[in-house]
Amino acid sequence: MKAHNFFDDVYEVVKLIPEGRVTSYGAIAKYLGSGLTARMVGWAMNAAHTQMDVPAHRVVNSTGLLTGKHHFGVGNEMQELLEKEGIIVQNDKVKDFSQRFWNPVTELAL
DNA sequence: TGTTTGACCGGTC
DNA sequence: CGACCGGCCAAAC
Repeated sequence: MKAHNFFDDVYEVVKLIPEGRVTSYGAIAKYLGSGLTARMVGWAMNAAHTQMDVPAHRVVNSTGLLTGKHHFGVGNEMQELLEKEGIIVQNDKVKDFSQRFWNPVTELAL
């Protein structure tokens, strides 16, 4: 059995993101830390949204910008999902990103 | 097997 | 503020 696949680690963290919260690719990468980089998180998410039930819409880049919204659906599906969870999204960016930011390193480390 | 790319990040110009 | 570069690692071609 393959214990720790790259994607699995990312999936777990993303699934642990509470509603109304978002995190960044770099944060996940830093949390997993062991040889993971922000790009790998994005790569994993690409497979995630296609194959797995991973709330990738809760993952944005360091600026809170919905970088992956184009990958979600044709429309603003990603934004709508976030707003439905109580996250304010304006101009493809998460409103009060600092408040909404859920840092796995901090939250899970405690 | 080597090159290209990818939903990034931080720094620099 | 927009553009570019290096890093970091794995999948796709």
